[in-house]
Amino acid sequence: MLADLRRPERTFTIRQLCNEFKATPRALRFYEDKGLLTPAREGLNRVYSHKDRVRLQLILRGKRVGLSLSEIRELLDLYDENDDGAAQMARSLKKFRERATALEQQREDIDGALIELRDACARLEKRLAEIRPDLLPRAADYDQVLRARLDGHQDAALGK
Amino acid sequence: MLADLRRPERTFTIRQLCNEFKATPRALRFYEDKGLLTPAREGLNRVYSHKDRVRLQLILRGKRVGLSLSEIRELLDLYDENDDGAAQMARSLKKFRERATALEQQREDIDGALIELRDACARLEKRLAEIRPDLLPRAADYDQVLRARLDGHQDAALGK
DNA sequence: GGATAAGTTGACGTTTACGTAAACGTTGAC
DNA sequence: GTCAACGTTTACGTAAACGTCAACTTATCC
Repeated sequence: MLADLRRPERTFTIRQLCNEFKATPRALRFYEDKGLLTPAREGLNRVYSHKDRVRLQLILRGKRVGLSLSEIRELLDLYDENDDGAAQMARSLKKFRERATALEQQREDIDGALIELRDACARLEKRLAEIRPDLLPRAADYDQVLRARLDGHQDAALGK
Repeated sequence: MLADLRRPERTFTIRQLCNEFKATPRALRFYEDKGLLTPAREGLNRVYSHKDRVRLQLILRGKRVGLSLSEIRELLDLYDENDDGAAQMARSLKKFRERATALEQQREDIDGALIELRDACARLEKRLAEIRPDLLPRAADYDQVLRARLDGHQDAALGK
């Protein structure tokens, strides 16, 4: 009768949530500071409910798509005011669409930068081929970069 | 005989370069602090040579492709040591290639975020269409975003 | 009765690329 | 003579999202 970890009354410690979502205690406390989470207390210790867990999921999802914590907070607040349930959905939708167009813009900027880069690379390669072909960094060097990229940090673009 | 602004002896004031490249004096002085520029002095005033101008161009180009100032500095230092002329080109090339793959990674991250976003949007749109179709934000709202994006800030992605 | 583990609350440190005064000097126009 | 326009230095402020101590309490294991 103490079993069934899925029942809604189940609570979580800070570390349980951290392990589940690969976050740090510091981060969760930080989100709390910022008003994104408000777990209950048991003495001093934080006690996270299912609702808190859901909010954390939303927070992390928001981060993945590049929303700032304050933007995420606004959205979460909407869900709390539940001033209808539909009005907040409409505003969330709007926010998401804005973020989408912003990301599209970022992609274009990146594409522009890539064009400049490839252009510069092409020039350098050409000159080097003429002068010192032996110095041309080739596939071998590249593998190192790719391998380095495979472990550790896949946090390049958005919230690190 | 005082004419011909193109002759290499020509020098520039800080503001001339700022106007030409849409930078601020503060920025140029900052680059100097960081060792990216070392203009001559005429009394207190900075006097930029053609070489300085080229360096500034390289700095800004580096920024556009997302290099940090310290990375840019490394590259510029290479050109100064001119320990051959070819070796530095090889290293620049390597750096550029690394940056290119990093940018490609960023693009993938953005694409991933866009997928999540579009998914969330689709859900919201569906639910809203069922419940309160009148609240669906549509093309009209979108125009505002686009118009807002057209003036002022095209600084979304990289160095702002 | 420690040692260990996990929790807590401050509070300062980090990073990047400048912005923003403050306070002052120089030059040219009127 | 004085006001504007441009230049200078020094130095603190900013934003985001935590990391990293420090110093302490509480619970548990042996």
